[in-house]
Amino acid sequence: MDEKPAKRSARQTTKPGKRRRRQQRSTDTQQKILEAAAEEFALHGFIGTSTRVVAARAGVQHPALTYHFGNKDGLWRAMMRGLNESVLTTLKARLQALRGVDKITTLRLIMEDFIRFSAANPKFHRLMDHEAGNGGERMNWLVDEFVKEFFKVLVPLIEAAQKDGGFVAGDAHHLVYLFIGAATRLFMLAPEVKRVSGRSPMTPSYIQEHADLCLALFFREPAARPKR
Amino acid sequence: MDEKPAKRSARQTTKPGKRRRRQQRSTDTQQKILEAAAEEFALHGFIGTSTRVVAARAGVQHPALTYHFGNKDGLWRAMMRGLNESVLTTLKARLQALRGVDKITTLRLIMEDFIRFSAANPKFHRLMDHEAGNGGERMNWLVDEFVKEFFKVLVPLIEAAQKDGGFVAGDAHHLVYLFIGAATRLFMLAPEVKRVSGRSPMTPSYIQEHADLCLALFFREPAARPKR
DNA sequence: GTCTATATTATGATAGAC
DNA sequence: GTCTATCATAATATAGAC
Repeated sequence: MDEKPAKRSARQTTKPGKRRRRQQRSTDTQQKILEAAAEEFALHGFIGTSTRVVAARAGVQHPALTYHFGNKDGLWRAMMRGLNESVLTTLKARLQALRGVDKITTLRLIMEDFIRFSAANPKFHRLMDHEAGNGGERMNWLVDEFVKEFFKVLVPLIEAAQKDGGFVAGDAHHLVYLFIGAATRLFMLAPEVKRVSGRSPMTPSYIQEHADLCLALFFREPAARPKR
Repeated sequence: MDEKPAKRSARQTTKPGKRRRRQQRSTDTQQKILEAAAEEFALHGFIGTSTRVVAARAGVQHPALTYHFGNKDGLWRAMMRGLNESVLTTLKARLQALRGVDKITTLRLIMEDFIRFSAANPKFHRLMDHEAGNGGERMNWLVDEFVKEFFKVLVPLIEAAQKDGGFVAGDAHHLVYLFIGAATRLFMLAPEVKRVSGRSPMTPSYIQEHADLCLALFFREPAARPKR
């Protein structure tokens, strides 16, 4: 529900130079904690993650987490907010840069971006999945904060592409989930893929092959291919 | 590593009738525990799951888990072994029943079975995923025990279907992961899908639509469609 | 086979010195 | 802002009565 207030606000009485240094140190520490938290939460989910392990991984003392983020829930939210904002910002910048380009090409490029992002950040999808499967409070927050925004971009693009006949037919929401599943599972299960097939899916050539295959599944009559 | 020996062997000194009743009670209890364990492990992963919560969910006292399964790890393995064996048994029975049918039809039916199974048992995939993402000991056990068997069935079917030109081209292992991702994600994320799209993916009509869509993605030039 | 009781460790969170 | 020390709780696991 409500987030407990973390960390008192910066004191106005400190001298500017000193304050900046302190704030810098604080920011560095927070960043280290957030990165460690992302790894641990992605591996073990919210309940399975120990804040002490996160602290150790970040190289700080455990009370630092409480100091900076209030509690475990605040830490999780801060971490997820950071990831989500970075994803949405990148997505919107890309869309902005593609104004005027036809919808089907835009969609293809957005989807290819998504595949490359997923290869580089499998933990992002694992983080979402841990919550998305159980319908709890954190899932609702994620959906309202991020997932809906994502669909607001993709669904109209798909519907436009379908009108041109260049994209496989079907309910757009449904197709987004099909695509996400096809695009991300390989990377989310990278350790398993390696052991089963003897081949790591994280190499540039495999990623390229994967992007081509995924797009070929959904774009049925290839419109003008984007030059790379 | 090694599984601790759970539960002493049935005593030969007890009278037959009494022993059967006791064994029956034991089997019932074990079954309740295994079902509760599957739910909890699917929701929270191995580390995040509390054996006490499992016991409470099963309606037994916590020491019962130790008695029947040795420890948390033994419980997890017994549960996964049961699920995996049931899946493999069903798969092999299906294959047996389809002897003589052409490869492409067999593949289509196997894939459709898989989709329907996934809709009915999303927890199975969540259980696999919790382990498959981190390359630990439990993942290795799962891969060697089950996943490899599964691929041994699917890969040759796909390669045969590709020769006939009826299946999308590409590395067979790779395509299996694409298919699994596309087929299962919708059900694994059912609570999220519901909140995002307002529509539950678990209705018979949605499942049917999903099966048709998935198969249409991978079978490029439809061979003879199986009658349902 | 199932129960109560308990030993031991790990966890989330806080207090207070510096 | 970061440290040491500590509290209260929840976890896995076991001992032993019945």
